[in-house]
Amino acid sequence: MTIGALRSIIIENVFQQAVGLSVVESWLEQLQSNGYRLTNARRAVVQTVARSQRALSPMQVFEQARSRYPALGLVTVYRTLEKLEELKLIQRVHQLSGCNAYLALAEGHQHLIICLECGRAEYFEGEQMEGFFSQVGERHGYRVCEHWLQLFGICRECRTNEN
Amino acid sequence: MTIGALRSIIIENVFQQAVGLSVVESWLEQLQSNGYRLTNARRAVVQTVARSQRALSPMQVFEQARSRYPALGLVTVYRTLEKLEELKLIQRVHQLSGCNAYLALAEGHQHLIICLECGRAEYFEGEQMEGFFSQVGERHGYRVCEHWLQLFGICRECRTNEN
DNA sequence: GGTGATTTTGATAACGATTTTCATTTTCAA
DNA sequence: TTGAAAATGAAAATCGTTATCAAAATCACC
Repeated sequence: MTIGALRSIIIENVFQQAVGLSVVESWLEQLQSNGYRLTNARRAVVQTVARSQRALSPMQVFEQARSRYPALGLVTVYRTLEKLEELKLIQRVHQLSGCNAYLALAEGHQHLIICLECGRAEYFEGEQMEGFFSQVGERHGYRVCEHWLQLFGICRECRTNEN
Repeated sequence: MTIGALRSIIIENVFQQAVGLSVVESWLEQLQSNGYRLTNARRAVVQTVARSQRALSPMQVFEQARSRYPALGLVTVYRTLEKLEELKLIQRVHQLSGCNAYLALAEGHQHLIICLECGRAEYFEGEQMEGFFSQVGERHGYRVCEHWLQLFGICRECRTNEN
């Protein structure tokens, strides 16, 4: 287990103790409070995506969530991911290998480091980059309103498994 | 015209004077020297992509290149883009609105600033970021081997046209 | 310049991922 | 418990991209 993964688990636990909700319960509650109904299909998808440390494609979500709720249909996975993205609970992650994976969104805007082998993804903070970004924008005549910073590499676990 | 666009034109002119080739001619020559034949279809695609300051989708390339060579087929555009990418003359650009646009590749690895309105794209240098990137990697247990840094905004021309 | 092997082409069909349609089932407020 | 509304899964439709194939274009050789 990486330090980052461990930290994210600790943070989740602290959050759980403070609020009394797991991430899964929090997401389900947000779905409900936004007028969406709670169904077994949605519970299965939410449990899969919220607990995953990896960016998952709709098909991967489908396969994993079906083990919790076998009647699940792939279309419902697409529809649920759409709603979770709309509520800003997940985000689409772009990778060299494709752009259809989804990952739990962290608080605040952060940057990503992703494993090329297994898709494990972790957020990191970029210190005072915004200043540099709008400087670059000015220099080129752009008004910057969004930025992507992603690092790709091999995580410790994948390096260990390969040797 | 932005400073960046102006600069890239100046750089291209300097390159032309030094080497005696336009970008278009240089690309065509590289296609040929890699065993590919020169055809009217390829000339039309190369002229379109090499001269564009914007990231263009295969369909956009098709539409623009067809005005030069009306017999052109969309499939040939895909095939030509594939070869240009293989020769590292162009790169696929990922955007919020989609991930199927292609842009002339600049010398050396650089970062991109892209207009959300019109797709205009320019490269910029990121000073000593590599150090920070591998630091982040180490902290999270990753061996970093690739990075993406892209800024999105509205270019000067689009801001002017809107007001 | 002509010739012919080889590459390239465009039209068509095939493909895979995603979205739409629709009748049935499920949810949840009353 | 009931019923209106939402959500579901299966099937069909759609979209961008890729494979197939016979015809056309390229270019090394004469």
